[in-house]
Amino acid sequence: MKPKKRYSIKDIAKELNVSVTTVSFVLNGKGKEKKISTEVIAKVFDYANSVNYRPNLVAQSLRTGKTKILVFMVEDIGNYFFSKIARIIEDIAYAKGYKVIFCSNDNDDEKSKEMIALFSERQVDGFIIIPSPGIQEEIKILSESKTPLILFDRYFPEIDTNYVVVNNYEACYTAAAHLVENGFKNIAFITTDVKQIQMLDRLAGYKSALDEKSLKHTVLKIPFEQASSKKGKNIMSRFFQENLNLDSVVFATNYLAQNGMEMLKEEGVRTIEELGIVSFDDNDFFKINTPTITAIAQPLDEIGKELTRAMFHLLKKNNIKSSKTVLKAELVIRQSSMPKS
Amino acid sequence: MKPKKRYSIKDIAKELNVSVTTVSFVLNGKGKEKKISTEVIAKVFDYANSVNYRPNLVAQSLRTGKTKILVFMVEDIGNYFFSKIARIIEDIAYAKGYKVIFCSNDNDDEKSKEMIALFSERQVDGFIIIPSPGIQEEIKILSESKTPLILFDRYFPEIDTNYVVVNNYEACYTAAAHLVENGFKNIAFITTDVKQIQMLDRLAGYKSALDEKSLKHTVLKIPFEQASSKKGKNIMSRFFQENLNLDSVVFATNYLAQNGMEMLKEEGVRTIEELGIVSFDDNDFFKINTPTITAIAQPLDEIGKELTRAMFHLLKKNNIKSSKTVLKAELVIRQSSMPKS
DNA sequence: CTGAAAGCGCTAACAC
DNA sequence: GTGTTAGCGCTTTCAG
Repeated sequence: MKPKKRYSIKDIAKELNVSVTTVSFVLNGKGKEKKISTEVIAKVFDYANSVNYRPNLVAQSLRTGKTKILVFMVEDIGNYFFSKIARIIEDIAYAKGYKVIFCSNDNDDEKSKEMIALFSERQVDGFIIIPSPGIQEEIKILSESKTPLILFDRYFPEIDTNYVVVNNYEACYTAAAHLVENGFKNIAFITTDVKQIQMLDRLAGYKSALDEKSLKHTVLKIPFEQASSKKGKNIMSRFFQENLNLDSVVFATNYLAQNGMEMLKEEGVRTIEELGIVSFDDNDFFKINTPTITAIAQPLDEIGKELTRAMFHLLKKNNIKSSKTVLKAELVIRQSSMPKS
Repeated sequence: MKPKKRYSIKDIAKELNVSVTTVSFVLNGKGKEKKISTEVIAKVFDYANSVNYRPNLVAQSLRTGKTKILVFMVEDIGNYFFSKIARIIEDIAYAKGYKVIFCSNDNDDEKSKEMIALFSERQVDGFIIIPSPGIQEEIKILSESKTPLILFDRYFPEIDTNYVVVNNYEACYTAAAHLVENGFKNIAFITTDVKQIQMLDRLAGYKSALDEKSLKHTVLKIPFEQASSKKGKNIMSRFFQENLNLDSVVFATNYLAQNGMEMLKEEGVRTIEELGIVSFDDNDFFKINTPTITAIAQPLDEIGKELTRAMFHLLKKNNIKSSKTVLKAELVIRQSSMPKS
């Protein structure tokens, strides 16, 4: 069985002295349905196997207009949260015969637009997208073009699209309220300058919890591009120096938490141990760290399942609009948010 | 500019009263070369833009036989190491006009085979694969079929393929020697039961370092499927109970380190603080943890660059065989491997 | 300088 | 029951 040339449906037809139609029907399991004789069916299958026939899926896609490819566009596939979700989606999609192309847009509009265009050209069957701030127009066009589309992690309130998000407001409200309850009085909120709804909701949740007890807001907004960089650390370091009264902090994203804790560890203006800390997004190492780190855990499995459920629903029906899901993130309480002695 | 029907090259030709050939030439930038008049060129471009023409890449692929898609098959895209590499590869590939499909094989032969078959049908242009233990046959066939192929993280010594790996032997030798130097005498090596070369090399490196000082080997091999699970933790817990003399440990993979440290944290037979610890693969949180964790850091950027460099080399030339790269992993020394008081 | 036409591999309506 | 054939949208050779 040498892997010589690739056999096409035509080769098989010629070799077996039947028509390509017959071969196509048989290979697509429509032999019975089309009342093709049992011998022919067997003959075709046997020969196809013997030459190790593999259909050309590109040709099939061109003909059917379906590629069985889904796009999953995130901020950064190297990020803990996104890569975990990616894995969950991959497994479900593959089980249903779909492949997934992942891509990272860095929350950048140009990259997002370019990728949406590219993948449209490539005739992908559906999009799961974490939208960057300024791509309302492209999202609108995509969704009008009847391509299955689900936004994720954030959405555009002014556009009627499918989406799956978590309740960011409630999550951050709960986190801040938890710190308040544990006796913290000067609670910082470190976030980015991004004006997207998920960030605004998180900030609003924090503010609302503090307002209830008339506590003062102390908010630091770091430029998005610097949030994971040395520069971001410097900004945070200065912030803690200028606000020495702070006794605790809620980080609005996982990369801010990581960068912030790195800074605390390195610089020592303040220490991780003496501050009340809550991170957005859980991490495997939060339960290993000393102290263990309290985190707002997004429900990874649920998110993955809901995204794929909604996607396959759209893929089946042509019932493109309507599904809006808000899942609940859970506060996982660990040592870092306990009252400090 | 309504995003109505999608325009094809034919639509444009008809509308403009020129032939599809002309349109195709112009759109592919061969207008000048084919000496098409400037007016026609301008006319075609203008109209194409005005109707927002997008080529159908599937048709293009069918015709050219090239899909501009690369497959990157790893153990688990949700794993820190693989997702970081994925991001690096993605960026480089996209810059060169290639898309990347990531997939996870869980080091399972059946999944690997199925995916290789599927992606071959899909006519992808190249494969970067972390091979599971038993797919020599498929790898051989792929590489004979002249499809650009690069193995990664591990390889089959008996097959002549391109690969990019790190020097696992040396890395683990250095790690164990470092513990020896710091006065540790009873050094455990926790690994999996996988018999692939990367794991055997790591084990050999550990043994060799201990042999030099005539220290006793204490090796725990955990079944691969349980390495990240509760069961794996139980096995490790028992291991530490039965070997109370152990003063340090080298974990042979990142998930073993994670699971092991979780166990140490939860159970308290022994603590992370009192043991000398070295993990395979670095993690952002290792420098935040208390104590900070010593790790064998694989050179992510270099790996990504080398993988793509080799891949694009193959894609250009048809010079399929030859490149074998062994990169050096670096021991990042932190607190966890310091002499204990 | 531009156009006609073949054909990539497959599906499926229609014919016999 | 099985075969003929027209495309899917594009590239590219060859003709004029």
